Amino acid sequence: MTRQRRIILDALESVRTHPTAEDIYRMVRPRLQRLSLATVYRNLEVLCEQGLARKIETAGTTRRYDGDASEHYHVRCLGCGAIGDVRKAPVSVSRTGLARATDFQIVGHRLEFLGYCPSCKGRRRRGARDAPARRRSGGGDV
Amino acid sequence: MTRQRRIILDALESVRTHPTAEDIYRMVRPRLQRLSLATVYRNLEVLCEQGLARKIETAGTTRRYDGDASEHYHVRCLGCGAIGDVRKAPVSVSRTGLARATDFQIVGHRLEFLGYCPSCKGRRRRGARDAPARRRSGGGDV
DNA sequence: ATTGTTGCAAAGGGTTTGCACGTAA
DNA sequence: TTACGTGCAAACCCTTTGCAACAAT
Repeated sequence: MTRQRRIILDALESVRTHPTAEDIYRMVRPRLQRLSLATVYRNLEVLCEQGLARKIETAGTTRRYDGDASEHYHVRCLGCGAIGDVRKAPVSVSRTGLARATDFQIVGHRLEFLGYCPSCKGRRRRGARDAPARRRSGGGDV
Repeated sequence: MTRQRRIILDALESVRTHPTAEDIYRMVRPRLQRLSLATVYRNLEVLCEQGLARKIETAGTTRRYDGDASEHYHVRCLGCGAIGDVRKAPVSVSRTGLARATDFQIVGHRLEFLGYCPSCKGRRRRGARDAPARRRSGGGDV
């Protein structure tokens, strides 16, 4: 556990914004002026392997990381790309139904919600059009 | 509807393998020797806009396309990266529960299953270790 | 004729890697 | 000490874009 690793983990755990590697790089830069982005990536990888962090790979967007490694789902804002937490999501999947619907052996699933964050929600209510997506298009896929 | 576009759509509809843009490029190359990969991407984009195809953006992997535009879920093989169809998945999500679990306004969700395809399933049963993932790592995310 | 499409090549972005140096255990 | 972690820069992969030539209506 190097100085860099500890500081990166601290930064990640100190926010609830699900930052990208770049975000974290900028967050810790003041404390580690000689830091390289590659080191951020490598350490995030290690921290995920150790179960101290989680990758959030929402399709078609830049990868984000979560310092809260507990079980929960995420919701992505279609307005601004922000990621929010969804705790205790009321989702049920029938195992036996699944076995009938595919010849794959299912061992898990990934679920991501799409919606609007509180601030984009307000903006929509007031009639403005969507803010441009912060990263990539993100639209139109299944 | 250009020659290229028609041939690309034909190719996509002729398989159930959920090919990548590169896959399609290779499939149609014999009929269109002067084709450029950029044209494949551009046409797939248009076909998706027209509702004749769908993008499958499973997190952390190369994008794949589906010539079957009807509603269905997908399952990704953790052994080889293959994508299978899951029809009439027995999944239910409670809207009111969701409203309690997050302050985002939820408008949809994306669900992807993870598992093993028939051939990797067999390989596992016979005790072999996993084949290396065909593209990227794909492991460890939420 | 007019608008949209192609091929090419180059740019783009996020992420990963090779290597020599440095540092935690 | 000795394996492991670092910084830097370059490589990578997939996808998108600028542009001039071209084909569809």
